[in-house]
Parts: sequence; structure tokens; C-alpha cells
Amino acid sequence: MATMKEVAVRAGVSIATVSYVLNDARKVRPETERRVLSAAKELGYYPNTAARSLVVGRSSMVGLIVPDIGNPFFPEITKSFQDAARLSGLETIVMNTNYDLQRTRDAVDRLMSLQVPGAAFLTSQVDPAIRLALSRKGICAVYLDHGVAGPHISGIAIDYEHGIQAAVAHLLELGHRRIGYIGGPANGAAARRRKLAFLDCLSARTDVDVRMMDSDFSVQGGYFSCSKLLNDFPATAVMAANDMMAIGAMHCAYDRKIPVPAEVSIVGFDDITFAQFTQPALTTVAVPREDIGQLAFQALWSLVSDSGREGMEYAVKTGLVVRQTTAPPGR
Amino acid sequence: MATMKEVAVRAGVSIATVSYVLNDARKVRPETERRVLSAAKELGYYPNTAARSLVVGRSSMVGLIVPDIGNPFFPEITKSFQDAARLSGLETIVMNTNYDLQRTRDAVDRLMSLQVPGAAFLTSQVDPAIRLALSRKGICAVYLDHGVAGPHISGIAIDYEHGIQAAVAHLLELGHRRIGYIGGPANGAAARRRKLAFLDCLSARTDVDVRMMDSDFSVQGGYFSCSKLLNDFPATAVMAANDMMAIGAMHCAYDRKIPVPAEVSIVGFDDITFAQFTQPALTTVAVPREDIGQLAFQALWSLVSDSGREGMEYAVKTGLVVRQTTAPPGR
DNA sequence: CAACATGGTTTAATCGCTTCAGCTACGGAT
DNA sequence: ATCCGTAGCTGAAGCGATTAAACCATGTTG
Repeated sequence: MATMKEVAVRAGVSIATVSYVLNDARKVRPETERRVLSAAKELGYYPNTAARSLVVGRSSMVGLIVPDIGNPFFPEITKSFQDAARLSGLETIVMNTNYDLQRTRDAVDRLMSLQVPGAAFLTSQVDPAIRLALSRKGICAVYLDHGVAGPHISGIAIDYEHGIQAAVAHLLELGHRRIGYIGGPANGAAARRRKLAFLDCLSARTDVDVRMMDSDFSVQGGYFSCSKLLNDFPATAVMAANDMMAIGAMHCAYDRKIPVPAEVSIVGFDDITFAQFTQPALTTVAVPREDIGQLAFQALWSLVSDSGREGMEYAVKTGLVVRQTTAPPGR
Repeated sequence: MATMKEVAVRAGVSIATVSYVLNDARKVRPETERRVLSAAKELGYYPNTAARSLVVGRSSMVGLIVPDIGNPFFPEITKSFQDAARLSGLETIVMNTNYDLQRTRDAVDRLMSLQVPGAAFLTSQVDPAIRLALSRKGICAVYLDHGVAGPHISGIAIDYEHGIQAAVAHLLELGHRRIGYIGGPANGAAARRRKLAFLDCLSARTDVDVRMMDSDFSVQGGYFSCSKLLNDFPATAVMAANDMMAIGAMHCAYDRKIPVPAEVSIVGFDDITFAQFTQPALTTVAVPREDIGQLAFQALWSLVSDSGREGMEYAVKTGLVVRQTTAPPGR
């Protein structure tokens, strides 16, 4: 592999000059620049990022920690994050934790070894020890739904309340008074916040019956929990903390020959791509995934590129998308 | 950040010894080892991968090039690939090309800069120039569906024929004689191979009418192409080159009030997770995604770790999964 | 008892790049 | 004629690890 030295020799300049040209970090005579550039080209030169990282003390990669790329919610965020990172000349290294705290720790260890300047955490499985370790090493971090902005730390707060309020209002307006809720894993911050938002909307309504059920964000889990729920609670509407579970709920209803939305309305959360392709199409609370990816990167980038700056909380809105799984309660 | 030197000082040994202990690359007195290990621990030492990569001449990351992580087919492969890589101590850097050749080139350039020892290409958008550049630099590569094993190059051949034959046989057996086919982008190798496999199955059958349509692997594309197709061809069955398009076709049928499978049967390809959650559940050709991810990594790893070895072609089988979107042709 | 293998450790070169400080040549100001 | 500022470039010191080769006590052996 061609090195800078070889380029320098071929262009008849010193390696320092080559470096200056390639990073245009200093004024160089146009003629010299031309020679260097063409030498580099002719030799098929690629800069060695390892060497660069070594001297500058940080790599040109940022980490993106997701709990489960299998869940269609995350690939899209990943994509927009990665695209944004590329525009700033950074590689993204995506790590999957399977909702497992230990794997999150591992991931962080590896990121430290990689000398990343920062990472974004889209998972709730982040404990204070991790945050502490990161901040002690001066590695910037962006957290989703943790509400902990500070030095080198920004947060992205998803305004669940707004979308969930709209969804609940929608159901109430349609006339539903017995509403089931299928939540996410109890230990996840995001799941918790969604549940609280849901409960808050209804705490004042004494005329509404509610039944809660915790589940695991999977289709199977949604099916199971919906089944359990309906066994002893004649809900006319079921709201799920994500679309996967909502789809599970739809299948549950289908298997029990309960027509959706005629007999039971279903509302999801996330608005994954497939939500529009279910039959009937799923009414759900949309979370702007693309925006989140981009925003997460921008938040991270602004921390990384200007290390003096204090972190901040960014907010993204959610909103109800009414499709075909909601209707007035059946007879 | 703690360096090896600091660990060495604290343990009262030379940095070489620290290195030997940490990589257990040489016999070291147990007592010394203990001292080094605890010094490392106390200092919160993390090895600097950049430095390591620099001296060994290659990084501990491999590339994984996918055309579209948004397509649910890929995240699962990615996941199993990444898991396998982790077990061998390698990081995976996932790059998205959006089915764009230029972006593939970019990705390869970046991988070269990163000094990766190898990469797996799950996209058809790979031109000979890329392959050449890679092999000239001695970077190992694994290609999906390219059929080009050689030095430093392995391939994974998906046996489309098997699954497609089963699917076609299934349709014929049910009595279908007018079959539509919605293919992928004409410039993709995978799409082409699927189409050919389909045509081959039917070339001998003069009693079967076939109509082809190329599309773009998206739900919208499937919807559109199915619509076009049905406009002037009364197909009793439609086969799509992936599940996304099959889902599009289902929606097209639904919107035209053509019941599936009573009036038209639909067969997909890939068996993405959602295939089992459509209503009715999609009959499709299953591609073992997890296996592919793992296999891709293993293929790559065996090239990387034993550079003398010639590459080879690995085969994975596909098979029909009959669900609910196929039935005898309606009257 | 000298010569020698052996296990354990250190010394030092090296990877490819960035970047600070220093050098040269040239033109304008004094 | 001398000095200085400036533009353009080079020299060289690292960055933090790996690893070949040298080194030094040991115990083994003829």
C-alpha cells in the first residue's frame, strides 16, 4: 500500500507538504499542490486512518448503540444517522445490544479502544456507570430519552406525551371507555415514559376503565399480552407501546374473530414503515425516525467539534396518524 | 487516557512485557502477569486500537456492505454477521449503498483507508473495478451471488432455483396457468438470477402463460407493477422477487377488491419477518438470513486468518414456505 | 566446573501520519 | 545596504502499540 512517503518522493516534496495538501491545512503553491495530488492519484494512495487517529488522539468514527437492529424502528434511524455522519466525514460504527446491559458495557469498552470522540445511545439500557466512564474519558455522548444534558452530554427527548395524548383523545372521542394498554419491558426508560404519558391522560377520567399489561416490544409478545388482556377485560380499544406489539394484537384479534376496527380498535406506536401496510392499515403514533437519526448525529457532532460547549436537550415531536384500525366501539 | 507505558511503570515492568501479558503472546511469570493485570485494571486501561492497527498493518474491523438497511432483509443478516464477528474479536462496520454503485465505491475507498483485512458485499452493485482494486490490495472479499471465488475471494451462492422451483411447482399443482412475475431492478445480479430461475421452471410448459414486469424491490414498486400487470393480463397468481413487492401486490389486489388467495394467489421471496404477519400470511420462498450472515462472516474470516487459502463458493438453500396467500385459481 | 540451553524480561526499531518550529528566498521598508 | 516580514516548504519529534533480537539469571549437562 502506498504511503505518504512514497507520494512525497514522487512529487518531489516532503511528507509534511503532502500532509498539508491532503488536508488543505496550510497555504501551498498551486503548482506544488497539483504535483502532490497527481502523485497521490497515480500511486492509488489511501490515507491510513490508523496512523492519523494515533497522532490526533481520536478516531474518525462515532458509535451508534442500538438495542435491536432487527426491530424496523432502528434501521431507519441508523440510516439517517449514518448519512449525516458521512457528510461530516465520519464513519459510524453500529453496535447492537439486544437490550442487554452487559452488551452495552462491552460496546462501550470497544468504543473506548477505538478512541471514538463520541457515541449516541438509542437504547435505554445505559447505567450511570457507563455514563460516568464516558464522561470521565471526555467522550461525548447523546442519549435518547434520558434527560441528562450536561458537559459533553446531550439528550434527545421524544415528546411522547403529545402523540399519546392525541391518540387517547382520538379514542375517547370515538367513544371508547374500556381501553387496554400493552407496555414495553418495565425496565426500559422509553417504555416507562410512554406508559406514564398514557396514564396521565386518563388519570382525570373516572369514567374510563383501563387495564395495563407489560410486554416485550415483539409481535409475539403483543399477541400474547393482548390475548391475556382480552381474557378478562372486554376492551373496546387496545393501545400498544410499539407497532410490533400492535401488529401482534391485530393478529390476536383476528384469530379470535374479533373484527378490527369494528369490535376493537388498535393503536400502535412508532409508525414503522410496515404500519401502513398492515391490513387494515394501523393507526399509530408517528415518531420522526429520520429526524431522530439526523438530530442525534448533529447533537453529537456539535459536542465533538466544539468541546467547550455545554450539551443540551433537543426535543422531537410525535403525532397521531389515523389510519384504519380505529373506529367507534362496536355494539 | 491510560497508555501501556503507564501500566508498565505501575507494574514495574517494561511495556513489552505488558504487551505480552495483554495478548498472552509469550510465557510470562504468573506473578508478573498478576501485577500487570491489576495495574491495567486500576488505571482503567484500554488498548489503543489505532496504535495496534498501525503496527500490525491492518485493523480489527471488517466491512459489511449492504444496499439498504431499511429493507428488513438486511438487518437480520447484519445482526448475525456482527455477532459472529464479535466472537472472533472483530468489529463490523456496516455501510449502506442505497443500491448506488458510486456509493459502493466510496464505501470501498473508506474501507481501504481503514485498513480492513476484508469485507463482505451483500449488494449486487459491485463492478469489476472494485473487485480488482480490492484484490490488488490483498483485501479479502466475500460476495453474495457473484460466483467469482478465487484467491482472497469467496462467494456465497444462494440457491434461488430450489425455492423458486418449489414455488412454481406449488402454483402449477394448484392449477394456475396464468402467472405474473414482478422482478427486481434489471441491473441487479440477484434479481436477474431469480428471474432466470423462474423462467427456467416454466420454459418447458407451453400451457402456461407468463407475464414479466421489472420493479424496484419496494412496496410501492410492487403495488404499481402489480397494477400494471393486472391491467392487461388476467393472472391467477403473481410471484414477486421479494416480499416487499409481494406485500405491495397484496395491497394492489385488496384495493381492486380482488380477494387473496381466492381470486389471485401471491408468492413472495425472502421470508422477511413480516411475511408471517401480513393478512393473510404470505406464502414465500424462505432465504435463511441468519445463516447467510454467519456464513458470510465465516467465509471472510477463513480468508482473512489464513491468507494462503484459496477462496471458495458456499451454498445456501432456499425453500418454499406455504402460508395463506396461495390457493387454487378462483373461477 | 565450564559450557550451554532455557525461561523471562528488556531494549529499541518501527508502523504512517500530524504538526510545531525552523529554514530559505524574496520583496519592500528603512 | 541592511533589516524584517512573509510565503512556502522541510526537519524531526512524537502518537501508542508490536515484535525481533539481545540480555541475564538460572538450572542442566557432559
